[in-house]
Amino acid sequence: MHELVLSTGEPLNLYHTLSCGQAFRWAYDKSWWTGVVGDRVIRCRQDGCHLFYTGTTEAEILDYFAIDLDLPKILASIEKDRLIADAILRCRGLRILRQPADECLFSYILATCSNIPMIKRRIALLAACAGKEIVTPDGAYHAFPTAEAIAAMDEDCLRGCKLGYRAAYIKETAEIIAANPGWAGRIASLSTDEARDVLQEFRGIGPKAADCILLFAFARYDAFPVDVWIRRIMLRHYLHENEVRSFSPSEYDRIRHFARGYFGPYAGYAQEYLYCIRADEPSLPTCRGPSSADRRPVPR
DNA sequence: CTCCAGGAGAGGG
DNA sequence: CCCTCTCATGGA
Repeated sequence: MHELVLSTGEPLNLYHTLSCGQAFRWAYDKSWWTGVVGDRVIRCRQDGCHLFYTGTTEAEILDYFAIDLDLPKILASIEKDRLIADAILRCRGLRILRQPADECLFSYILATCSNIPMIKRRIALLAACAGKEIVTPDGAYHAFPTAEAIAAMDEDCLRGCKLGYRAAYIKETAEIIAANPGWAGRIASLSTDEARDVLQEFRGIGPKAADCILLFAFARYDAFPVDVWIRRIMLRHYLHENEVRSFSPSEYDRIRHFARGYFGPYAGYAQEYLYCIRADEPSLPTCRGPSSADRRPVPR
C-alpha cells in the first residue's frame, strides 16, 4: 500500500475523474477504485488529500492523473459564466487523464452511438477475449488487447464481443497500428489540427472520436469533442439556437470553434466539466413538440 | 413498438 | 454545402 499526499494546489476528485466517461476500465466497490491501465491493475482510494494506491508506482500515478498540471489555474481560465462556474463548483477535482494512446484510440472507435455502460461492457468483453491475463491477489484481470492481438482475432471471437458494425473498424485499425507501432509518436509531433486530420484517416474515427483521443491521450486541451449532450448544452446556453434534426459536420465545427475562442486553450477541460453536468439538461430540447412556446421558427 | 446512446461512412442532390 | 440511410446493440 502506497500513499500520496496531495497539496491543496493539486485538487483531485477520484469519483468525478474516473466516472465521468473519459476512461472505461474503472469500477468502484467499497470505497476502492479498481482499474486496468496498460498491463497493470491499479487500486486506489481517496481520503481528502490522501491518495492510497497499489499496483503501480508514484511516478505513474502522477503521470496518469496529470498531477503536475495546475488545476486551479486551468479552472480559473475557463470560468467564463455562471453555467461553467456551477459545473466547476460541483465537479472540482475532475482531472483529464493521460491514457495510453492505443487503448484510447480503440476505445473511442468502440464508443460511437452507445452509452457509457455499453461501452464499458464492450471493452470488458474484448479484453477478456484477447487481452493478456493479469493475476492479482484479488482476482484475475485482463489488459487491454494489443493491436496485434486485435488484428489476430477471428470473426467468431469479434462477434462475441458484441461490437456490432464497429468490429470491422477496430480490426482494420488494429492491422494498421500493428504495422506502425510509432503512430502515437507521429501524432504527438503534429499540431492539434494536423493530428486531428491524421487520426481521421483511420476508418471509424471521425471528428468527435479524434477530438476525444487528442484530449484524453495526447494532452491537447484545446480539443473540444462535441457529442449529442455537449451539442445540446452549447446550442441552448451559448449559441442560442434551436436544435435542428441533423448534426452536420459544419455545425460541429461551428460549435468547436466557438468553444475554443470562448473558453480558451483549455476548452477541453470546459467540455469535460459541462459533460459532467449533462444530466441537468432537459432531455428534450426546445425545438421538439408543437407546444414549445419559446421556440423560434426554423426555416425549412 | 419507438427512441436513444461520448458517430461515422457512403451516396446523392 | 446539404440531406438521408445504414450499420448493431441493448436499455428505457
